[in-house]
Amino acid sequence: MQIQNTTDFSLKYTLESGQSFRWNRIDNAYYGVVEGRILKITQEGTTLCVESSTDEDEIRFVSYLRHYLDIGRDVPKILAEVNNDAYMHRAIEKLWGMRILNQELWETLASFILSQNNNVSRIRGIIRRLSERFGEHLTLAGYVDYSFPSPDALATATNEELLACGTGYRATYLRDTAQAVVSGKLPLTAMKQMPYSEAKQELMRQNGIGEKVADCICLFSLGHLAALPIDVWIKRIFETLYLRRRATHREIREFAHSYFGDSVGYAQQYLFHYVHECSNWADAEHLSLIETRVPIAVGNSKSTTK
DNA sequence: GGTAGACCTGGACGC
DNA sequence: GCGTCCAGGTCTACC
Repeated sequence: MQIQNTTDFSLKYTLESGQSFRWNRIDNAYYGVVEGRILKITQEGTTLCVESSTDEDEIRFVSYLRHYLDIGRDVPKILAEVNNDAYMHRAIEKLWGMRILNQELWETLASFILSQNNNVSRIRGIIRRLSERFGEHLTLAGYVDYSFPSPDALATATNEELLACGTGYRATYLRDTAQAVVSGKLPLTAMKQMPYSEAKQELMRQNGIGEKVADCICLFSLGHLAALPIDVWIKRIFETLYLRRRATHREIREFAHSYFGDSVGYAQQYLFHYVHECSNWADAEHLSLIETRVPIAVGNSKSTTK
């Protein structure tokens, strides 16, 4: 199956920028588990070639994938709005085509609870073990993986079973949240219709979900581009590059919203991934870029990267 | 409203 | 092989 005309889209940067923990690159192909099926995706120019482990209705499936990969959104317009200085300009040029995924809500919620006080390789390992233990066995042309466990499965798991998967002290948070979803105390379906601030407050009522995790869920699943997940890296980036002093989360949030506007979530994703790709992200040459405004639009000269 | 300490564990590092 | 240190977000107690 193919998705044509995916202009201004990079599969590599979209799937390797730390928003999802389920994708593996093997040669030029990306294998991942998305809502109960394995997908294999490759990009050739502006065409995506997709294989699924389940039978799919082509029209509905392509529409679903375009939403999941955020292909339908006018991202160049958003990037033009946040392209406020030469530093951001450089990040946008380097990572041109990176999109923010629209991931399934329960999996995103559970995954980012596990992400707290944790690094990406460990999070991936924990999710892999939980899926092996509580999910369904899936295969696609010899590639084996497991579906993400349902709320029911995790709500009835014992503490020992969750600890054996490496969850650590997050086991209690995970099981309590799964039970809240099963009982309807945490209303996932209704949350999809809520405005950003209401959804965030609803999430933060749950024990184990703080401001950062709630913002990750709002940004990477609910499509709220005003969400700004402030982790240690985003704090470091704004303190070092923009504010040039120590700052509280509230100060960073206020500055970022006034500087980048309503699509600050896209701005933070480009900054976050750029500094992880670029070891000298805070040297003198980079710091000097912040003061330089960039009135020119970016990305018009190249429609894709890969 | 802000800060310090505890929580948990894989990986890096030094011996 | 062993011990130590570091990274990371939330909660609780305290100021």
